[in-house]
Amino acid sequence: MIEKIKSAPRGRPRSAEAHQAILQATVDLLGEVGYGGLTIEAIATRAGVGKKTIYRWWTSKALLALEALTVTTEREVPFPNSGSLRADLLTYFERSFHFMRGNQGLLLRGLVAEAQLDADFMREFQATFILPRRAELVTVLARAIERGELARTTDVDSLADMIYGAKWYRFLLRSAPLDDAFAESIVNMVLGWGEA
Amino acid sequence: MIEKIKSAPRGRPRSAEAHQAILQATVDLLGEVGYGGLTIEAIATRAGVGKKTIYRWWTSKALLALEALTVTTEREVPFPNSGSLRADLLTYFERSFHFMRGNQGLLLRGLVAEAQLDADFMREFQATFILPRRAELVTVLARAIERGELARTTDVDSLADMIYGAKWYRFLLRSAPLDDAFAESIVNMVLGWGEA
Amino acid sequence: MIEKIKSAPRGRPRSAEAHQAILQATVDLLGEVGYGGLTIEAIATRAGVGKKTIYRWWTSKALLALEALTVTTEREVPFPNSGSLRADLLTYFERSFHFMRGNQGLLLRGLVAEAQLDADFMREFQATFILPRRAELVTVLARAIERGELARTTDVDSLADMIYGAKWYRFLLRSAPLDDAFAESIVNMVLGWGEA
Amino acid sequence: MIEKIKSAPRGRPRSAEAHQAILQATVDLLGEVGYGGLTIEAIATRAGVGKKTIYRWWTSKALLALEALTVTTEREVPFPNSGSLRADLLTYFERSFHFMRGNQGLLLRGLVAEAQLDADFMREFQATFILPRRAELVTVLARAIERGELARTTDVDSLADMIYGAKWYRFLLRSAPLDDAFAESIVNMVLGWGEA
DNA sequence: TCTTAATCGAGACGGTACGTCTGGTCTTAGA
DNA sequence: TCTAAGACCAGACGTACCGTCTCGATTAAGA
Repeated sequence: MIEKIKSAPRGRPRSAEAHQAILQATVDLLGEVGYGGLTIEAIATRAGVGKKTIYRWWTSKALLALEALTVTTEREVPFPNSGSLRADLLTYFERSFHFMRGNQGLLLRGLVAEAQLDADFMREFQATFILPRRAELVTVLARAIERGELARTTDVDSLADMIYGAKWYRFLLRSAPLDDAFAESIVNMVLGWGEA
Repeated sequence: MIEKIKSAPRGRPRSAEAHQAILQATVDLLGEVGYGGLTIEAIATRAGVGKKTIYRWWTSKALLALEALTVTTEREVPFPNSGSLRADLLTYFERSFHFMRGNQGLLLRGLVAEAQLDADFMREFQATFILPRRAELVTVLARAIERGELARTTDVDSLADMIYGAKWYRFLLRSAPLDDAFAESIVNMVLGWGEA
Repeated sequence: MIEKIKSAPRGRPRSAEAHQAILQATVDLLGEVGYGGLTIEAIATRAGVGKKTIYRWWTSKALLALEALTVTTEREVPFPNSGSLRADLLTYFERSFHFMRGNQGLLLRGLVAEAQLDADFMREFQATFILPRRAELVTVLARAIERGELARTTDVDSLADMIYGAKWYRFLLRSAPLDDAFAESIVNMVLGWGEA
Repeated sequence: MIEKIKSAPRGRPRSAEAHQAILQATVDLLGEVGYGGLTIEAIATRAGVGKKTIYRWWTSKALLALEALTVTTEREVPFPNSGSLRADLLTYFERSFHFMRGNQGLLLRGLVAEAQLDADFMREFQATFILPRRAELVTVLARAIERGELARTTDVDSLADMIYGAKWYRFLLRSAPLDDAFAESIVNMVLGWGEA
């Protein structure tokens, strides 16, 4: 059975070209001037678009950057499910660290900064990016408990905070390398604890 | 023979009143408009001070805020040394969480944001605040190993990253409560792992 | 006797260079793009001045243009007083017509346009430019009556409106030449009427 | 034999309703926000019409307003021909002054402003409105010469400029009342001159 | 006591980006 | 092919702060 869900809206429809050009210009400029140097003005010029067109669809440069971030993250950093916690975590860290070392790391830093300064954006950032990803990690840990790789008594929430925390702390505050050795350390600690 | 190493400078000496008024205005405005809303302009007006007087002593609002932060942190959140790792950690977390829940938490968020956007300030922030504090935690953990509370094989660096990471991750990204239960969870995990 | 009229103002004094550069840029751009094409943005760029500096001293481009007009008008088109009405009027028209045919004519047109659209500016324009000049013409006519060149019964106000009117009408609406022949015609009519 | 000169246009014919609604909205908005505040955008919204529909038929708001003006002027301010110059002029002034004091005066001001800023519209405005009306006044004056009410030597062109000029000058620049007394003054001056 | 020099409050300066507004064009669905 | 709706590019608007600069006034130390 075919139904018309919604009648077509009146007026000229949104331009997909403009939408794409704006996101692309955002990513390009990010690499050139960093998140702090990003301006709506420059994005509009680079994309060959009126500023109004940007403001029509995004209310701030943070939300625009957030969209640019989310389209790539889920594609490039999926959560694995190999049947082994050690393998899953190592695979995840490898992908994630690679991602953070690249240009997208700049984006992450900028959005974290924005979230600290703007409570509304913090909520949006959590709902769109942080918490969904954290939920996936919790799922990975829960499967490990099912398989007996972690103790039944494990406090999964706190463990997830420690795992993510270690990663984000190094990234945001300590500036220590996000490399294989660090991944190994974390995994050892998680499994070492679980074996007790 | 003792000499005066340096003669007193010629001109008018720095005004202690102005210095104090600026720091006070910074803290006051922080509570009113948040770190993002802070402007040198407003601080100058509130303090009844010329903008030049601020720029003469601090090169950015971040460094000004950093001074306002460090004045209080070491006083209010010292590292304990009771002879028991569990006790030390619980005491530290209690003080730290209290501090972060208060007005100083806003300051912390703002400075973290600033550090993400400005690599120079990141270095200053790490050198002045982050790394010294982390070194103290490492000392606490090392003492625990000495006492046999943690295994000799413990990777102290990664463990410190996980402990600090959990705290900062909740604070900066997850917005989960920094409360006694969370402190207890972390401590249990650290000691549970050490006992293995 | 010397008195201090006013205590020196605090703060950096107004820059005469900036003031001059702004007026000059206004006049220059006027010749290039016309009054309608004038923008504060372009004036600021051309003068090498921040926009704020313009807005600090003039609340609209009309008031800025008005100042640019008045400084030159009184210098270039003074009212003569030779003892002969015919000579005075011819001299005045010659100067005035020359002025209006030049770049300042564009300015006059623009300000008249502005005044039609903005009642507040109309008042300012009249008070600063139109009425003082008209008063001088009335004085010229009054002197002519004293000397017996015009009849004692002459309605000086209406006559002034007719003289000025003829000039402005040709300038603003009819686009007929403002030349010596037209000046001659007007003068003949004024004196011819007075002789009756 | 009568033929259709032009084949009927293909598409949907021009909507007379839309045309009327646009002119009406123009006049209504003029009274509410003045000529300067008029925007095509607002007219389109008020008339319930797309902007494109307006631009299809008028290339600027000035031409749209000009149409709104000319529709009424010739109807409400015709030139009389009573056989007496004094009577003709007084009648004309009475009608004209009444017209200018009303809502149409706003329109006149706006169009004069527009003409100062836009040379193309100036030509259109003169050809459509100013010069035809002036020609009629010249005709009135010429008839008066025929009848001996004005001297044969009268410079009709300059006299017309003075008469129209007085009226427009008061209206556009001096803001003096356009009343019976002023009409009387002008007529006296014109006839007084002619009698010499 | 007088000079010198650095400080202070005040606020104008040249700039940059902001978010809003309007103009005139373009692109859809429907009449 | 016309209509209404509304998105599009473009760019000026007036505001807010930035960090620098120029004042007159103040405050010590050294001549």
